[in-house]
Amino acid sequence: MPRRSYHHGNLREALLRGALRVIAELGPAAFTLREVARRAGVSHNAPYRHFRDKDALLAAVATQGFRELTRAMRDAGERQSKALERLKQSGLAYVAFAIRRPEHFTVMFDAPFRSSKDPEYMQASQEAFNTLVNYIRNCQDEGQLRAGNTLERALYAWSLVHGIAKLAVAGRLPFRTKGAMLKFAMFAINESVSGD
Amino acid sequence: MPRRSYHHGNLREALLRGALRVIAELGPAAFTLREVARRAGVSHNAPYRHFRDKDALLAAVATQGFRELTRAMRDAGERQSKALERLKQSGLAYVAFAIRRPEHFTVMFDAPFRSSKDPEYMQASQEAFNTLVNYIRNCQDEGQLRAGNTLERALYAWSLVHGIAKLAVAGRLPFRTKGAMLKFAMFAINESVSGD
DNA sequence: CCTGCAATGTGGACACTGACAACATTGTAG
DNA sequence: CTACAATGTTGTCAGTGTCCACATTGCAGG
Repeated sequence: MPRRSYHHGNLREALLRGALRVIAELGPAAFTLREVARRAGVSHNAPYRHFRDKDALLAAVATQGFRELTRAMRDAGERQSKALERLKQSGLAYVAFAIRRPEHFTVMFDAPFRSSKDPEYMQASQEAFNTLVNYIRNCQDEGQLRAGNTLERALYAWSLVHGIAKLAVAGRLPFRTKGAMLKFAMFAINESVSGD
Repeated sequence: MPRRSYHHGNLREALLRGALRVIAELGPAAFTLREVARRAGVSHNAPYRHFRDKDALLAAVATQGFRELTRAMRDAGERQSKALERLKQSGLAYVAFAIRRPEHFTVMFDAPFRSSKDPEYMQASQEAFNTLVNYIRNCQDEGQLRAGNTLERALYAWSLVHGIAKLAVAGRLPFRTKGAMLKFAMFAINESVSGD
């Protein structure tokens, strides 16, 4: 990784990484295009060659986050054999992702940007949700979850893990360790399917 | 409401109201102290006589929001006679509040400010949670909910309604009307206690 | 009824930000 | 090798949060 002369070489990636670090250190509110540029050792205007504006950078960070989340959920699910276990573990992975990458998670869901227009962002987030829907459907097909409106069931499951994740990231769950939070998440997930 | 001469008369209230309107119209990111001051018809520095800084104003808005939320939950609960119904309706009121006052809800939970140090804010949010805990405990006492770790149960219930509320406010629930969202919320709440 | 002071509001200033435009440097396709 | 597109830089502008000094006003104690 030699010192750059004029062209950075891989500025786009560096900006994405830098954005995450800034958000992690100073919080999403203190996130600044100029600060990110500074850390990449580049002038305050260089980022505009790679992102239309501040929101576009944040949208890119969020998109990347959704892809990671989807991967984490699938990895966790595929490690199980029973349909219901797949669903549970993938839900747990959702919470674990939020705890492991709070900056990403924050940007993904309540970033201060109006990203709904970015097609990549929309697609990436849709894919994460689809993963969940599939696990639910599999459970219903195998009779491990009451049949019925699959979408409604999926939204229910999503709401639960999302709520846990949000509260955890916001520091509102009275647990000190990540392990304790995940243990609670497992309790809640089990509880939520105990009626079926 | 006469035109003010020099002193506004009730600037503090006007600023709080104005802040909500700005957030509702432009989004929480576009919220600006100067814009709020402009709308109140005062100079850009007048707000500093009532709030230490921008974060303090937002914290005040959030505090006010938590008080309203607490009231809404209690009102909804007290309208019921059975303990389990009280719990359910107060959960529904949580979601309804978020849908009715998305600006408030946003500021309360993921405002771009570090408000954890404001004692009034902390107390107001704690009180909202206590309301929920009490309803849970009553259900357990009357045997309408499995006994056990009350705090854990309360966090579970909170996570669920919080997740629904967040997703609804973020526009991620595929329902077009508020009524449809609340109907889904009721479904989820019922589902969540169906195992007990 | 004064009068002086604390509360409240104003104007100016400064460093910082996002964004635009004009210009500089460089890799690379032909 | 050479033009050109991609990438990076400097300069600039309006808008922002916050500090300071100053202006206006309500009100309490004489």
